[in-house]
Amino acid sequence: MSFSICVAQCTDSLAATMDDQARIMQSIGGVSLAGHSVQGGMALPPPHGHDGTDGDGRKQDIGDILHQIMTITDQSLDEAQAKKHGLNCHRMKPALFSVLCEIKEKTGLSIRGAQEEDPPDPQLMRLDNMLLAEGVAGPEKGGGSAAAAAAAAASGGAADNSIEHSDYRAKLTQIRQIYHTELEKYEQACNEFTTHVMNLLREQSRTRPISPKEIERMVGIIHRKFSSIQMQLKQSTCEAVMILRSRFLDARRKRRNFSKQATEILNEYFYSHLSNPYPSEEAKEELAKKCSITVSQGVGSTITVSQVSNWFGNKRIRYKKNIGKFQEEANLYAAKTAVNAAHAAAAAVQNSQANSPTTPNSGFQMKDEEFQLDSAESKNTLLSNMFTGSSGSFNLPNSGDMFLSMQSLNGDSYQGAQVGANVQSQVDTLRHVISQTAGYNDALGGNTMYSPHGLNANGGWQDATTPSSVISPTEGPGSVHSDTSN
DNA sequence: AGACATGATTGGTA
DNA sequence: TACCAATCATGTCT
Repeated sequence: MSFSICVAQCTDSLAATMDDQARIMQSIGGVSLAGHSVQGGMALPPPHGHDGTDGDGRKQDIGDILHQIMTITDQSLDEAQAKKHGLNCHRMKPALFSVLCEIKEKTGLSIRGAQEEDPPDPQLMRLDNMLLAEGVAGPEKGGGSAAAAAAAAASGGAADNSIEHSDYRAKLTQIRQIYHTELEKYEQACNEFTTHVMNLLREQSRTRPISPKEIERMVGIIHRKFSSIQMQLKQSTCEAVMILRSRFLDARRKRRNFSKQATEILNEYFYSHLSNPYPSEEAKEELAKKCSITVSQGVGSTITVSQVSNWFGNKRIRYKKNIGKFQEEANLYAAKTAVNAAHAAAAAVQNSQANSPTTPNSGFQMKDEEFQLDSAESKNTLLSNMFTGSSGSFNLPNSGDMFLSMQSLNGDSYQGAQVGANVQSQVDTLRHVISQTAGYNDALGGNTMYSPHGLNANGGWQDATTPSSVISPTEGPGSVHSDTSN
């Protein structure tokens, strides 16, 4: 309903009221808004049969006041303010006010009818729920931890403080902060605007009847408008969270190759424990640490351990499926392992000799230069020589007690008791390496360095007893232990 | 672009 | 619960 129609209606009612009151005027029939065309050709009702000159002045008054109201919007603010004050003081104002009250009474029903409670917007509810679930909305505590935990659980590990998750949380916190800042801004703006409108309405209530319900309704409208803005904010926040999620958590399936170093460490362990390549939980943890898989995959030990488990699971399967393919790799690592061990032992022996001046010089001398081999083949050769060569100290099929062999090499004067404990451990290490090597090399002197010794006829891994004190030959004591060790 | 390698996931099993 | 086997999905190589 346009304002003009309303004014016309108002004029009508005003006239009627005044008519009823009869004291003010006999009739306002025939009043036309001088100088103002009523929209839609709507004219005031015809005269009520009174055409007395007494009413002319009042008609003029009403025409005047209505004209002023109608044109007030065309004026400048100052002029309008001045005019408003004038209207407030106008002698017809009370009458106008009562007419407005009446109109209000009549239209009140329709207003109330239009004021049905909005059902909660399902989309908004969805957004709210999501923001809550993602830790953006709701209590600050552990923002996003729920989502992070969920993601961690989904990725097969328990919730932990991995780098990725902390990174995720950091970013989520940023989003959360932005969200709350914006939300606060919106709320503040909403409150300010509401206050402003309420002030206006209060002020207007001096000239027209405004019920508290109407104010309430107006506030409701404002809030709805602002909540639609809020919804946009929530929507974009949700989008940001989804992007973040996909980048950090849902991308868990994205494969990133381990570093070469890590793969090497894992392979070394695998091939040196080929008879039973099932690292214990501790071994996995240590491998994970050693591998620095953590550098790219996160610090959390749980996830990394599961990665190690994955790796060994994959490795076992793939190895078993295609042993031939892994032959070369196995040779390589076997050689490497042996060479490293020999290195360690040589160093230990030299160390012991240095520490024991009485120890006679033995024929068992290993010089570093001898181990500067640059190809697997030469390593193979070296190994073959080592184990089958003329020294005869290493009788492989039953490599026997390395320590004893060394004793015999060094002659009677070489007393085991004289050898330092470190030498003993190194010797042990070497002994195990040799037995390990022997474990997956049935014929070291033959053409093949390596055969799939650990596999049984069923395709499963033999429950071979891993040598006692399985220590990674490259690391020495304190290194990764197999679960079956000891 | 396609083949292959490889880390991750899934469903079943002991 | 750890493991196997199959599979997925992505990285890397040619």
